[in-house]
Amino acid sequence: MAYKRSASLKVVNCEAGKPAWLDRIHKGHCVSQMAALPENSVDVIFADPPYNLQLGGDLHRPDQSKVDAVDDHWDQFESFQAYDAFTRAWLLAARRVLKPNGTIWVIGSYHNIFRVGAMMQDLGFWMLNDVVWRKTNPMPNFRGRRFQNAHETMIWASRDANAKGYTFNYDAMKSANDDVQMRSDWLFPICSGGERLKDAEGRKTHPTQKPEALLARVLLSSTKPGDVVLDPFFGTGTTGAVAKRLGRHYVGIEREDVYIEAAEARIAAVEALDPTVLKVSAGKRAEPRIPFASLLEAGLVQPGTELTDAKRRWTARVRADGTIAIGEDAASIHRIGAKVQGLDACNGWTFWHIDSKKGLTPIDTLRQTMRDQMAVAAV
Amino acid sequence: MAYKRSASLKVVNCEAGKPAWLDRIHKGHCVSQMAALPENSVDVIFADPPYNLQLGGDLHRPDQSKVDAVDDHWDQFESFQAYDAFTRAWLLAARRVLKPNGTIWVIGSYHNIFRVGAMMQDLGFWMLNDVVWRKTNPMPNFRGRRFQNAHETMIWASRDANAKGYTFNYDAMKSANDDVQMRSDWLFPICSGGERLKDAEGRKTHPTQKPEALLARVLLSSTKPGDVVLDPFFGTGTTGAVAKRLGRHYVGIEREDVYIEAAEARIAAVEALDPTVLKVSAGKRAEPRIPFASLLEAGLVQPGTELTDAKRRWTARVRADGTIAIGEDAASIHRIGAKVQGLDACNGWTFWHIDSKKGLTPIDTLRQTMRDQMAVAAV
DNA sequence: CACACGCCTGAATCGCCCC
DNA sequence: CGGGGCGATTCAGGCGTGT
Repeated sequence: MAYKRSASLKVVNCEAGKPAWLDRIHKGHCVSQMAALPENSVDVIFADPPYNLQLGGDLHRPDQSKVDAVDDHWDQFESFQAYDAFTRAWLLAARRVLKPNGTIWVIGSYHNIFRVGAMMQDLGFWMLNDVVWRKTNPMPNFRGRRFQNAHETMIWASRDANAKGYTFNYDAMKSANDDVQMRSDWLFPICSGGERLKDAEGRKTHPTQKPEALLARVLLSSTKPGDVVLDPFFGTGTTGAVAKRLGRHYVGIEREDVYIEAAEARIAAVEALDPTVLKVSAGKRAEPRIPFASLLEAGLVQPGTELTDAKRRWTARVRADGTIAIGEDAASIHRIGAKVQGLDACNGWTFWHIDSKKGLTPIDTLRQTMRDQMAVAAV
Repeated sequence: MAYKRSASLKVVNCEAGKPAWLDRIHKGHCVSQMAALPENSVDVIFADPPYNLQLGGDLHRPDQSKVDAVDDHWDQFESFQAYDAFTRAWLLAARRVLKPNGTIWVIGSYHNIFRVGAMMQDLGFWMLNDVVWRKTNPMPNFRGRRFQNAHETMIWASRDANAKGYTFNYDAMKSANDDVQMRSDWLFPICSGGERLKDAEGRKTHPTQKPEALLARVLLSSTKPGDVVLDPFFGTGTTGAVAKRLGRHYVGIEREDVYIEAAEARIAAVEALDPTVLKVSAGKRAEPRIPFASLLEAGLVQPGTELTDAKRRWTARVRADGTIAIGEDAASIHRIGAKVQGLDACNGWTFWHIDSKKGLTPIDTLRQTMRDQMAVAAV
């Protein structure tokens, strides 16, 4: 029998008509626990499934310290096939409990998100957006063999292809984003500091705790106060804590007792905000970093151009890859600037100039030009 | 018969030994045209496949398999299957022409990239990064029902799981990015203005022309000058134009005459950059190896010299055979450095110092002196 | 008490060459 | 082809300690 949303459910403080499965953590496997919930009963699902990382040996930092990798048993799968079967099972169970106008968020990395996304499409979910979480402080690539893996991907999808009535708080998102549409790339720090749950010995309670700011934007964009939010991989309960704070109901599913206990204590300490103050604020972003290579890519500087310092003591030649060279000696604008002066450091942006009929122009001027162009383009 | 790379292929201006299929556009379907190329012949593939799911009748339709779940939507399943079959076919053909150490880039949006990525994993490609192209000036979401779709996703993968020798110009990327690692999120404007190809009536020639800046970073990061770059969905030839400008060879495949003509005219107008500005910035990895014993042979270090670490916690004595010893314990500068610290590994060049009136000097500076002497001697 | 300095850490599919 | 040695490789930020 399907659970019908009652009016009382919308009122957070009315406990009388509230189902027993609401605002609590269900211990067990996500598939069986979701199967025990009434169908068509959940407004939004946020899922942070295992990423199926396939790590080789140990990885050490340049200072020889060992990287604390995610090697937990729950992230181990025998094959892509096994992972696909698991993904299919929990997505089907999730789809059953979702209301017809419900939506689902799934977060992942390049290890798993493509398989999850394809499976979602196969099962009939309809993609609304893929949203990129850009990390302000990602872990570096220690061996210098790849780009720094600086983001994770979230898929936001509706239950059905032609769903029209799903919740998207367009105006709230726009207002929160300096009155321009909220984009599909979000910038947040990773979860650390006081927000990160730790045990008595100071070790992190959960290896992949997500930042509350990320969950807050998810819930503020796609739920209304009083909505029911389900997280089938609850972990230490970030989804529940944010949902409670924002006046939404939560349903958590988790297998590990350690995580459940930590989540319950955490959520109990959360105070729900007064509905009238549930507004998002967004600070001014810092000036975007412009790689010197971008000036070449934008055509503001040509490969082969000669750069010189303000007193024309040294000249260097711009190379196509964004380095500059004096003779065979090539490096960044900063390194070469430091080297010719015999210093440890140098701001290449202000040190190097381009010679033209109008005299010497610091390349920093070109950087500002580029920023202006980007700002105009963004409007 | 596999095509073997000849020495002449590496020299851009030497046309004599160049295969007939290089630096030109092949008209036809990507699968059949790739099948006509020699295997193991391409260093990098950049692919911008179509993502509309309503493909023409030229697609091979696989045998219909039984749908076993009530939740599967047959109509979607059918079109997704057709798209998957097409994706599988061109990825297999691409994999055949790729060299063992080759890499592939595929760009797409949330409509298709998840299916493509999952298929790539199924076929044995190994993901190195997913890279997000953040658009400075994306199209707005006119209906206000979703987030502004402000990015596209690129997958960068090696041909095989354990490929170690693929090209990644780490130092060039880092130098070009203010001396910090290049991240997996790149910011570029969409292709517009003078760069955008248009016909006589001012209509854009191709609906999805990619910006040259994007291709430039792709090629500068993952290819060397003289490498062969294949684009099986050539369109108006952005890949070819950038490859030619950067001194790389290109191979284009395209079905439509209109695009081929536009691309040929476009590439003909491109001037290749001077090879001296195309040199790839290399870090210490490319420096010639200097055995520690060479410093003794050159007289830069005397047997019996005492070495110490930066904090003078340990001292070791240099022996005539190039080992260093603490008491009876003798081994390489690296092994002894690791041993005293209780670590598995240690870079002895930066760990050990020589004490003099001017203070502690790392032996790495002596190595650099030696390299400089060798460079002078070589001229 | 303010500031400088150094240590620690985060979802990681993280060598290359020679014998 | 496997094993072993050389020696290259990190960004942002929180937090504790010392001056």
